[in-house]
Amino acid sequence: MEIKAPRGTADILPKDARKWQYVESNIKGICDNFHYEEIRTPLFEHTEVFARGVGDTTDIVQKEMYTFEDRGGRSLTLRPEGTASVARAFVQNKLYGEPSQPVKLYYFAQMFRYERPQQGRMRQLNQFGVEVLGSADPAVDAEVIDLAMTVYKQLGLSSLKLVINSLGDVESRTNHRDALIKHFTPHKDELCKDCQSRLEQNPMRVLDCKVDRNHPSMNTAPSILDFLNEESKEYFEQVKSYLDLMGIPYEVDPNLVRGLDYYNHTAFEIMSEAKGFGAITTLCGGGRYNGLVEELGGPTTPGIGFGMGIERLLMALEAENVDIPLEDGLDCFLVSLGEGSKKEAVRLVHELRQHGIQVDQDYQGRKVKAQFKAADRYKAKYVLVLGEDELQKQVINVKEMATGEQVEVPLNQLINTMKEKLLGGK
RNA sequence: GCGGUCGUGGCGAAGGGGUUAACGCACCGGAUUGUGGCUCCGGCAUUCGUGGGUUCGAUUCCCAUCGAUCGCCCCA
Repeated sequence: MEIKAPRGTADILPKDARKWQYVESNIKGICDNFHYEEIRTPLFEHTEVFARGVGDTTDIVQKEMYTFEDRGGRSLTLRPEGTASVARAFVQNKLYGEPSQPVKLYYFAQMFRYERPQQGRMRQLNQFGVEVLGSADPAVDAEVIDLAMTVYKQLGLSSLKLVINSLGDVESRTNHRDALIKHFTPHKDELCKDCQSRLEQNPMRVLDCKVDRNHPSMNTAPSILDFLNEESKEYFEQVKSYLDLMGIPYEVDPNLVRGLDYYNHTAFEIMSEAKGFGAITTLCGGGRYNGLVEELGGPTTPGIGFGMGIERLLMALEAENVDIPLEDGLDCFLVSLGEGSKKEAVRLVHELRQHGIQVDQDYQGRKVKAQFKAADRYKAKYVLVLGEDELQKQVINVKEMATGEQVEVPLNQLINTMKEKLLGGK
């Protein structure tokens, strides 16, 4: 084997593609219920969209982007996440001027991140995401979380944990940041190398560190929740109360810090607790980003959304042994034998299909027995047998595979007979 | 970016420096001159991820490289 798919990419073969179709159509149905509309944005954007939107200090921008120059010398980047692109589209197309507000959007899209692949982490990954722009109602935060949880529940997952936190508004965050720097600086030398630089760039993320999680200074570190000003505190309380009203259980984790710079107020993550799921447990992550649209040149517009990994969703379904109902089975398989009947078979298959009947035939030059085997393998409901004898009499044998019963049908009545048989059962 | 494990037919998997690379599944053909699911018989890897080295000889040893996987960082 010479040519392989690039590292961190994968082919989705027919057997799996069916699962994807199932998951996607279910999710689309849920989006419809929640009254969200689809948006499709380009696969790549000007690098600036992500550098400004996602934030220069983030891992994504610093080391994970697929950035390239096109022939016109523009710096472009394959999208590493969905929110910045959607916000850009919102600004560019002036969706803030639409009469229906807020603008509630969803997308299915491939994302690209240059990372070391492992199970559940690909360089090209698929996300379902949702963004609501134009409302600062905490009920929207709750709705977005509800949507994500509904997707998982409706697909049959149960071992889930919803974790939420508030990062507060700009004022709360700034005060907390100062307090963190003051708290950790005396211990700086004892922290891991990553945390030493985090302390300068984004001190909140020190709290998230797994290496230093047992350092004594962690327990005594100032919590963001103590730094929320009245308004932020009230906002968070309302989000939680709406979740309570909907009966959605959650856990507040003051150390939950999302990796992207644009988040404020509500941040949340949904994790799988299924056994044997491995090290990667995050299925979905999101939060509020009230400054992002402005950052990208639009009017001050609040927003909230999440990204959900489809690969990880499928892994979770697997881990919880959820059955995915896959329709298979073929309506008809036409078995032909001999030169003359082969010609008539090609014509007949065409005609049956024109009438909306699902049918296939042999293209491997197989013997009759092997053609039947193939029909069996395809789980064909009916096998249509056409040989020289039948052709002579202008008939065709229709065999029902489940019962083994076979009837002779005049060729000119085949279409009607099959329509009757196939629709009669429904 | 760092560390561990691994890489043999379509799939699962044995082997271990020496003229024929087990076995199981799947597939194809025959027993059954035009009819599936059972049974029996036969066929199916000039080749052991790729490149180089050691050797009279390598799939087996060594190095590199690519890929998968697990963990770390981080995230979907």
